[in-house]
Formats: sequence, C-alpha cells, structure tokens
Amino acid sequence: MATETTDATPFRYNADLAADIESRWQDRWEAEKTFEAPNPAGPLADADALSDRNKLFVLDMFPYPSGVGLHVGHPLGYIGTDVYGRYRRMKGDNVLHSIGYDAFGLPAEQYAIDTGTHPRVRTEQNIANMRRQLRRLGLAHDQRRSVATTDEDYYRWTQWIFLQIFNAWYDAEADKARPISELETEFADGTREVPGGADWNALDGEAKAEILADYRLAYVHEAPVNWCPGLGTVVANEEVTADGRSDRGNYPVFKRNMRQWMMRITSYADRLIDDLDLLDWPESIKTMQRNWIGRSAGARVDFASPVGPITVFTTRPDTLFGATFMVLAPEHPLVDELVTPDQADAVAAYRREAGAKSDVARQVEDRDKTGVFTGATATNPLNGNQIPVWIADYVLMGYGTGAIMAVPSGDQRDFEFARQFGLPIVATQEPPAEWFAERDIDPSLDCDTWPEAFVGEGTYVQSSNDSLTLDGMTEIAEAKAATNAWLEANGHGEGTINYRLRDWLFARQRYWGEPFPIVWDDAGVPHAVPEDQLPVALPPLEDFKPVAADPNDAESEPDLPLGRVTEWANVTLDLGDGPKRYRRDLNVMPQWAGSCWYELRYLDPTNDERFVDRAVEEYWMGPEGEDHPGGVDLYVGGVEHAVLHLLYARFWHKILFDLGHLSSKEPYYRLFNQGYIQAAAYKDAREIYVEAAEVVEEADGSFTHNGEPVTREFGKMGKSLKNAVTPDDMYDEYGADTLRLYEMAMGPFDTSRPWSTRDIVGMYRFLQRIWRNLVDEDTGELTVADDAVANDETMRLLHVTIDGVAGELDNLRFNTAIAKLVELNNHLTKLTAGEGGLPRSVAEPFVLMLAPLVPHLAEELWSKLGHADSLTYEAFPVADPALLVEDSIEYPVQVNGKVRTRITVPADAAPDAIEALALADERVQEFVDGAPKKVIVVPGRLVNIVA
RNA sequence: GCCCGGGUGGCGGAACGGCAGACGCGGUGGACUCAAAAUCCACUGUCCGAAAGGGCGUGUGGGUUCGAAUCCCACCCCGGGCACCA
Repeated sequence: MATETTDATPFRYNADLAADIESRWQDRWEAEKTFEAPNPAGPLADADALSDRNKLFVLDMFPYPSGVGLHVGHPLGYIGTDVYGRYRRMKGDNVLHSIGYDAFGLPAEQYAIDTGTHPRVRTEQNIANMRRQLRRLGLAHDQRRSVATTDEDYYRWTQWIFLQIFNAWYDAEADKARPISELETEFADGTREVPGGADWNALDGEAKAEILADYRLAYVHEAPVNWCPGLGTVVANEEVTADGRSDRGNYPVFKRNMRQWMMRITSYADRLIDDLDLLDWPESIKTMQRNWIGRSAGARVDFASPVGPITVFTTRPDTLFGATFMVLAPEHPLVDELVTPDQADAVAAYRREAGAKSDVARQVEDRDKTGVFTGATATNPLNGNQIPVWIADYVLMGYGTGAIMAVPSGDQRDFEFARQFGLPIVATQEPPAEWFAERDIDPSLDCDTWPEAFVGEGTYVQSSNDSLTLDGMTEIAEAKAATNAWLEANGHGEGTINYRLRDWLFARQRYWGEPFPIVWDDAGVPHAVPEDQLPVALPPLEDFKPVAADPNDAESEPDLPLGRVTEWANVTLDLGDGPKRYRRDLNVMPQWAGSCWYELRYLDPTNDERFVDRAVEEYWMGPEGEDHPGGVDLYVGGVEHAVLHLLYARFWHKILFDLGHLSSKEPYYRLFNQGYIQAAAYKDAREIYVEAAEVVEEADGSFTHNGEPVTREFGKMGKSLKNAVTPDDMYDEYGADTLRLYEMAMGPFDTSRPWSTRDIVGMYRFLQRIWRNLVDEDTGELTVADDAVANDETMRLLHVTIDGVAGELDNLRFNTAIAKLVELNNHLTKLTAGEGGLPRSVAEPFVLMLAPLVPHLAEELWSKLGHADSLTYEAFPVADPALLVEDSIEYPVQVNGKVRTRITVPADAAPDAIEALALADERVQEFVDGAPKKVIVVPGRLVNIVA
C-alpha cells in the first residue's frame, strides 16, 4: 500500500504528497472563488466577466443526503461533469456548475426514524458530511449556488410554484396553461359558457369553487389511489412497482378511493411527447417517456344498451363489424344498472372476488380469462346486432373508458375470452396466405379453424352496411378513417386519442416535505395562502413519525402527522373578506416537488423577489435557434429517473413557461445517462453475503472467505451486498486525482462496469510517471528545460494528442482521452530517460491537457512551471494542423484482404505511384501470380490487391 | 409476450466499412540491487514452427463488399424498460 512504502525519494508523488497538494489547491480555489460563475443581472452579476464568453450550464442530478455517506460509485457522474466543465472553462466558456441536495422525502424521513433523530438535524448533518466528501474530490462547483430543497428560502418558492399551478387551467384551444383568473373573467362576461349552463355571476362562492376545481391544474379529487399502509401514505402510480409494491420500502400497495391532491399532467400529454423531438436525449429515454405517456389513436364508440349508451375506446375501429360482445371492467359504474335479475348473484360474486384480489394477485395468477355475463345486451352500431355484455377483470377501469368492444378475430385477449366462453368469432379481415401457411392450416374465413386472432394488414371482408363499405380495403389506416368518419356522421362516436398517463397524485401523508400553501374554509373550499405569507413553514414537531399501520391492512386510514400540531393547523387569515378561521392543509408534497425546478434556483439562489430573475434565466437557459427550446446544456444522471423526475420536471417547467415566467420550453436540453459502478459481491454456503474486501481469489480462479468457498455475483455497490468501497479509503491510499482518473478511465461514461480496486494502481503509476518526468524526486525541483527544443517526433505526437484529447473530451469520451495522454506520457518517459529535462514547449501544453482530469496535480505542476495564477482559465492547447500530417505514410499492403507487407510512401504520393510501389514489393510478388485482377488504393489507409 | 441496449484476449476495455485487441490491470523474462521493494526495458489472442513465416480468430449460421467486430437477414445468450393498456 502506498502509505506504507518507505520512500527513499522524499518528493515522490504518493498518497501523502497528493493529499498535501490537493488540500492546498482546494483551499486556494475556495479562497479565490475560482469557480464562481457570473450572472448577467442581480446579486451575482459581473458584466465584465461575462463579456464575449459563451455560457454553459452543466448539471448533475442532485443527491439525497442519505447519511451513510458516499461510496465510489456515487461520484462517477459528478467527476464526468466536472471534467467537462473544467475543459469548457479552458475553452473560454462561462461555466455554471454546482450541486444541491434533494433533502425532503421518504428516504430522509425513514432514515431519521431508523436513527431516532429529527429529520432536520439529520439532514443538516448529512449535507455537511456530503459537502466534505465532495469537496475532497476537487469538484469545480460554484458553492454560492448550492441549495437544499429543505431550506425555507427554497421551499418558499416551491410553494409559490404550487400556487401558480393551483391558480392555472389548461386552455385546450390555445394549447397552454393560463391563469385561472382569466377563466373566471370569461365565465363572468359570457365569452365562455359555464359548464351546466349556469349564470356565473349568480353562483355563490362554493359553487364557483366547485366548477373551477374541474379546471385547476392542481386539484383535490376523490379517485382511486395507491394506499401504502406500510409507509403510511399514498404514493404516485410511478412509484408503484410492477408487482404492486412500493418503490420505497417494498410494502404492499392497495388501490382505493380517497380524496387527494392531483396534478393535471394529462393536459400536457401531447406536448410532453411532441417536444421530446426537440431534445438531445438518449433515444431509449425518449422511448420510455413515450411509452409511459402511452398515446394511442383510435375512436370512442357508443353502443346503445337498455340503460343508455356504453362508451368504449378502441384503437381498431376498423374491426367494429367483428365486435361480437362487450366487456366492462368489474368496477364499471353501469354494471349495477345493466345486470339482469337472473345474473345478479353471479355478477355480484364475481365483482366481490375481483375486488378482493390485490393487484399483485391479479398479475401473479396466470392469464386464464375469467368473467361473467351480465344478462344484458347492447347494439353494435354498424350492423345493429345485439351483442352480450360481460364483465371481466382483464378490462381495467383505469384505462380508456373501462369498457371495450370485443373483436375476437382481431385481438388475442378477446379471442381467448371468446374461446373460453363459447362466444362467436367473426372475421373482418382475410389474413394473407402466408399467415395460414405459417400456422399450418388451410385458408378459411371460419375463425373456428384459427389458432389465434389475426393482427395485421389483410383484405377487409364481411364489413359492410347500407352506408359504409370496408370490404376490399387492404390498409388499416384507410379502414380506420372510413369508420371514424361514419361514426361521427351518424352520431355513434368519433376518432379520439387516448393516453395511458394518469394525473399525478401529489400529496403524501407524512411529515418531512413541503407543506401545502393551502387553507380550507368551513364549507370545504380550498384557498391559496397569500404570496406574502410564504413560506408556510414546516412546524417543528417532536413526534413526526407516521403511525405504523399494518402493511397488509388495506382498510387502515392515513394519520397526518401535521394534524398533531393543532396550533399550527388552525389559523386566522384575512383573505380579502375579513379575518376568518381556516384549517391548513395537512398533507405534504411528494419528494419530486423539490426536484422539479432546482436547476432554476441554482441560477439565482439568493433572489427573494422571484424564484428566478427572468434575465438570468434567459441568459443561462434561453432558446437557441429554431429547434433548440433552451434548457440545461448538459444534464447527467442515472437512467432510473427516466420517467419520474424527468417527466414531472418537464411538466412544471412547461406550466411556468406557459404562464410567462420562463423563456425556455424545456428544462433539460441535453441529457446523458452515466453508467453505474458495480462491484463483485460474495455469498457463502448459507447464501449470506460476506465482506467483499476479505475475499481471496485462489490460484484456480475460485474465491474463498476465511478459507470457505464463496460464490461471486455482480451488483450495485452498497451496504446490503457488503461490497462498498468508500472514496475516503481511496483518498488515503492514492489521492483524489487518482480516484478521479481511474473512474474516468474504467470505460465509456455511459456504460456500467465493475469496480476493481486492483486496477486503480495503473492510474496512480501514470500520475507518478508524469510527476517524475517533470520534477526531481529527490529535490522537488522542476526539471523542465526552458530552451530545449523537442524533436519532430515529439512535437508531432504532442499535437496529435492535443487534437485527439480535445475531440474525446468534446464527446465525453474520457476513457480514450486518458489513453491518449498515457501514450504521450510513455513517449515522454523514454525521452527523459536519456537526456535531461523535458522541453518547456512540451511540458506546458501537456500539463494544461491534464488539468480537467487531474486538476490538483496539474495546478501544482503549472505553479512549479512558474505561473502565479490558477490554470482554470488558461486556454486549452490548440493543435497545429501542420504538425498533424506526416511526411511519409506506412501503408499496409493486403493481398486478397490479408496483410502481407507494409510499404512506406511519401504522404503526397499519387494513388498510381502507391499502386506501383506495392506491386513491386517482393513479398507481394510471392503472393501475386501474374497480373492482379484489381488493386484498391485507399489514400492514407491501405492497399488491397485482388490476385 | 412487446420495446430498447449489449456479446471483442485471463480481466476492464480500443478500433470514420480499411493493419482487430489502443490504453490500463494481471502474467513472463531482463536491467538495477548483497537482497527485496520501487523504477526502467522487452514480450504477452490462439494454434503450428527453432526461426522466417503461416493457419485460425470479435456469441452462432448465412449474406452484401476488393475488404465486415462494424452493414443486412435469421438465431442464441446477457442487461434494462413495459406488460391483460383495448
């Protein structure tokens, strides 16, 4: 280990010297405010410093200050953004880079409960500890801009934004959010009809409030929600896993109706999908968001029934002639009216059964279709057929209208259901011959012979009535359009678009979150707390714990911790009509609230007039050109936030944009997902994890722990797998620069890879060799020769390296940038081995190229080279194009695609000359008998001779 | 089941359709040393060969091309997302 070696050389670059250099430079950067980025206006303004520099906003997904501290997997992204930010500073940009803390929410609260300390205290300790750990990495952050979501000065504005949303509605015609006051004006002056046809001015406050609630983008609604007794709170759809458990804590989650705060994110579904096209994001993340929103075009169709129309949504209106039955979700509100007396018992029993089944059970059971006939029939609007109406749990109340038309010939689920219950199956499309051939059956329109439904393009058959004929059509789009037109013309439905996305459940029944800036009056009408009374501070509360409910008790009731602070919960306010008593809303916001806008607060962290100054926002995030909606220039974080945070933040940003508070349509222009650092974990014979650090690799490649054989697997680094490696250990053994460099060198920035403490020594040696090439290890004196002239080969390699490294850093390819620097250094090592010092003309650009990656070491060398100032704003070296071209080029010569020899040719040789030289070569002659069939000369690349 | 990624030495990984394996780890040999560590130098895909050199090699099988890790088709395996979404 580095710290244990007894170095005879007192100035060798080792962990102790690195620690000394690193802490000195960290102190100096802090004292000199090196990384403070000037704003165009406000308290952080500095017009001179702004002049003629491009701005660059680099952002990391900010961390939860969790308290267990960092392991080496955490800072990977932060190091990457730091390297990029430092590089771009040297390229002349005004770089904004900072980091804040996402400190509200369940994890922080849960941790506080586990350790028995108040979340406020715990959170502050954790933030302090994380700041220390991150500072030790030498990240070039503007500390003035670091905010925590739990700061009152911060959540004051989170509450303000909430009120903006509460006091806004979505104008579908204008396709944007507008202030609710404008809607009231339109109702009052009659430009917009009041739903229900009432005279707005004649309505009382309560009635008005009720109508407005249907428009507000934040509203309280009785709806099926995900109740999680184990966490004592409801959670959002996005926070429920596929097997019906909570994302956090893995407790069972139950669907049940509750009155809850919702956000009307569905109003933005189209724009959230469409604007993805403007963003420079990984295609996979865009796809995940598109799928999550789940836009599908189709039609709404009304089926007449004895109790009125039953409306269904279908993506295949073109198959409507083949609808032979209908299926409603068991919870569908029309079921009670539809059911006939003789079927009442069966239907009631089925509904009971379906209701008792948790989501988990519904999914775990295999997919055998179940269902029961209601006894009622409905009318297929196209052919007038009476078709039976069933209920079945494969139809979900939460999607579409909770009812479907079943076309068993064209939908596999309907097909299975029809087979199960002997319902008719009628073909509306004739499958192509291959379809039958692949299934080894004779072509037939008799669906009884089909093994499954046919989904695809086929010729329409049996699809005509008096006024609509699809027969003979071959394209789905054409048939859909024709059907939709007919439905609309005949008043049976219309083309429509349906979304999988539901409104966002926005309240949590916990303590550690932003209180809602809402009070309730006696009539049950919510009122906004006036802006000048923000923040609504979270009251101190000793007993903040949620009441521990039985995690499996679906019927348990939420217990609101804020309700325990009675003197806080009940307030007297004057909202314009004299002082009155109100009851505060006792919910808190979900953790996502704070992370929906934090990047904006970095821009203007001390502003107490606005959440962000408009000019400041426009400078850092304004749109740039036609297809560039503005936003953060580079946003780096884990792929796990693909749909949650990234969707919610886009939604809030768009509302604020619509209301005129922002110039940018989108918060994050370019998104990059860094990979994860994984680590080997080891289990013993009892399947229990053992300390990975204590495992020994045996000569035969097997692994043992205390002599006992163990098995290896790879997983996320952390406590539970007992495989965490802390940055602190790496600082002690190698220093921060080595850790930074190793993390960047391990592999491409966007792929996950296993940590290997054994390999880190390679980068440590690299830094030692750099040091030795520039500094005398015995005296600590610089060995650089001021007037020495580098040979041609060295100058050429230097400039090729400059060119290469810049290109790699531009594209966040840190691993290959490092490889090029190692190559250069290996060459310099050979150079210095013979004669004396490295020429200054080589040493200086080399040190500058190293600076983004290993800033402490580079600063130290730069200073030894005689420069008084930090190199942070030194220009990154620029390659001399003249030195990038060689005088002569070595061409590999292939015969029939195999390299047989090499020839050296002047760089400016003509293809004919190269061909002649190649053919004249002795080795080539051995393989080529007589005249070659063909010769390919690729200038600058190679020669291939086809014999 | 559907939709995305990805399979290259002992390991992490490089390769605008143009010399496969850059760079690092590990390994082997050498120099220095009384010795060791550290450092420096050389070698290190695999098979045949004393060497020169040659054969084979990027998950599998086909194809396009003068030339394929790279492009196309089919399949296998691994990772991730979604999943009775009408």
